[in-house]
Amino acid sequence: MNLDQCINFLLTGAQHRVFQDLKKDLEPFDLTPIQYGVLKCIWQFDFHNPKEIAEYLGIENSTISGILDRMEKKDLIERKIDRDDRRFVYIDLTKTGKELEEPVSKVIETFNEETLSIFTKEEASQLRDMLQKIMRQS
Amino acid sequence: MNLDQCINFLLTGAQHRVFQDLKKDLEPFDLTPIQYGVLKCIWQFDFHNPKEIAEYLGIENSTISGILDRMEKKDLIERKIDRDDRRFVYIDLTKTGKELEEPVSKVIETFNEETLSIFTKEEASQLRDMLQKIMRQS
DNA sequence: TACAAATAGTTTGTATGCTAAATAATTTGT
DNA sequence: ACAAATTATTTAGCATACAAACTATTTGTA
Repeated sequence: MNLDQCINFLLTGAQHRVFQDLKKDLEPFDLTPIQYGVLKCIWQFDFHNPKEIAEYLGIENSTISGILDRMEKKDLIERKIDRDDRRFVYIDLTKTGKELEEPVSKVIETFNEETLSIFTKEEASQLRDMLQKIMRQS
Repeated sequence: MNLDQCINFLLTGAQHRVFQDLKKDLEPFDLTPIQYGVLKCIWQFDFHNPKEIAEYLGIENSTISGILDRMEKKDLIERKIDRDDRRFVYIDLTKTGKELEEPVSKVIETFNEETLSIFTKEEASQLRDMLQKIMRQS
């Protein structure tokens, strides 16, 4: 099997390409793609604890700890203790973290449009469905 | 735009999923997916210098240096100096590096079949085309 | 020919991400 | 009351990835 037929090679290449583009688009906000993912989990789902966010993003607990460290240093979030169950960390947005929602959402919108502009609406929709199917593969 | 509609989120998630599976499949050979990619570039294309391989794999020169270091330590490759132009490194397979081709190719074949078994042949082909299109986007 | 520019590759510093193991704090279940 | 489970962090080691700075070498040009 040729390398350009290997699904891991293709997914890794496409992901890498798109990731680097998004990284550049988010640079003006001093945000990395994964840090955007964390913020978006709070903006969209109102998630407030590390485990919930890590699960949704598909990364490990030990990985999210470091990401949250860097986000706390940049004053995007604050870590508090959950009043109801003191084992839980409660992640709160700072003013900065809240204010980024509007401008960053616009950038994400444009980034998606541009990235998928090489496809028809139907193709783009098929692609999303297939990627979701792979993600959820048992 | 919802997170699960964002092309970076979807590609990252699907790539991560597939990458972890391949990583496990390659563990018996003490190979990582990217190290397989380097070997495959030599097996399939007879590439012999770092820049050529890095370009095909879509990674930076500075990244491939470290990967080649680890592959050299594991006795998969040797780095020599190109006699014609001493700026070039000439990468040679060791006996081990050559002998891996057959068994590893079989594992890759099976891995691809399993990963894409959730799709019809046509869907799989469409997916590959779309991912290639994204990779090559200018 | 001398020297600037280009090229190939490496090194350094920062970020991300994994696994595994150890730790701490807290809550749950018996 | 106390063992077990849960949440989160920390540590250590490894691999990947980038940009920027650097070394060595070759090429192009004045």
